[in-house]
Amino acid sequence: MRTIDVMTRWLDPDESRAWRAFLHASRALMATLDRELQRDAGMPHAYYEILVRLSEAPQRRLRMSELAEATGGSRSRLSHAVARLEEFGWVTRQDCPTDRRGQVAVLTEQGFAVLAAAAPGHVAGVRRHLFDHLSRTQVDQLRDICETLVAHLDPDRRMS
Amino acid sequence: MRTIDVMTRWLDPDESRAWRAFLHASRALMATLDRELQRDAGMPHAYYEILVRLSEAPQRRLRMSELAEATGGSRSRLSHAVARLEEFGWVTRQDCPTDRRGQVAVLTEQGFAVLAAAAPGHVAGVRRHLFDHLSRTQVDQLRDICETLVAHLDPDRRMS
DNA sequence: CGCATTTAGTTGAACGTTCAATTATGTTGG
DNA sequence: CCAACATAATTGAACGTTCAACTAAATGCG
Repeated sequence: MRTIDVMTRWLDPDESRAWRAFLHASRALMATLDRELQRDAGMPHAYYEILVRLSEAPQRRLRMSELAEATGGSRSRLSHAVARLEEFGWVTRQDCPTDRRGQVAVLTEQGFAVLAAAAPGHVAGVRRHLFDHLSRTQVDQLRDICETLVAHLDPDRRMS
Repeated sequence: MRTIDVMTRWLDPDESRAWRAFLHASRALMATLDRELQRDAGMPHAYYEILVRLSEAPQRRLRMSELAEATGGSRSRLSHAVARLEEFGWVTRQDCPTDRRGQVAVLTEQGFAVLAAAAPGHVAGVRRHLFDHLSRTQVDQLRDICETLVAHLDPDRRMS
């Protein structure tokens, strides 16, 4: 016990407070947006993000792998998610013309319509719960901090 | 469509970039810590937090409601989680002496030992993936931002 | 070429969370 | 007092994610 404690550099009070604030804020923010999106659009935030990425892609279509990468999830997760979105009629799957292993997820008209209907309310939520309470300076600070973290986290991710 | 779009104040490029960076960073950070904790301690981060809260409470015990509040989750979630932690032998439940509806979650010796064994590695992970890449100033900025968000999010939470 | 390895994607089981319903106890106003 | 209401906690089903195992096709190399 002592041998472990001596070697561990625990969080100092500033760090601890920052860490707990971050945990609390990010969890509460995500939970709130998730709840609102589920209530208003009948989908969780994760599915909303999939639809957004598809809607931004050329032809509103992406390879499963690229879509998984873009939304920061595993291929397995995406398979399940797209299967669900297909049930809803918001996405369809097609064979990839250049790689016979591949599949392409395509946003349907109905999927696009659902997204277009959901987006204004969701953006309003992001404003109401996030940007409305931060100064321009804080938004810049948050961006810098998060982009720094992403730069270090993503390489980690690749080698696991 | 036009009537909706005209009324919606979309995110400007700065906001959009900040929002996406935040989404990416918080998701990647949590996923990484979750994976590490699952691998090294056999529990998800959510359960780690429950054990932390219990370990900090007087007598290492808390009412279910207080514990749910402290960990920022629903009572239902906590019921399920504590049931699981009880299976592991890390927590036990006792009747509350002052309220016959109440239950008190108590951290067991074994639960405390598991937490003590997991903590150094987890703290190292939080350092490695978060604090190592931020300046003192950025840590302060992050704390300010998150505490501001919490202050506005928590009242929302209460009236839902 | 032919065989091993890598890559794309899926599948089912286990897990943790949410949601709505339920039980049981406490609290409050008439 | 007691009837309505509020609070504490649990339960089971539905859902989304993870994990490991798997199929199939592409790639690399001897």
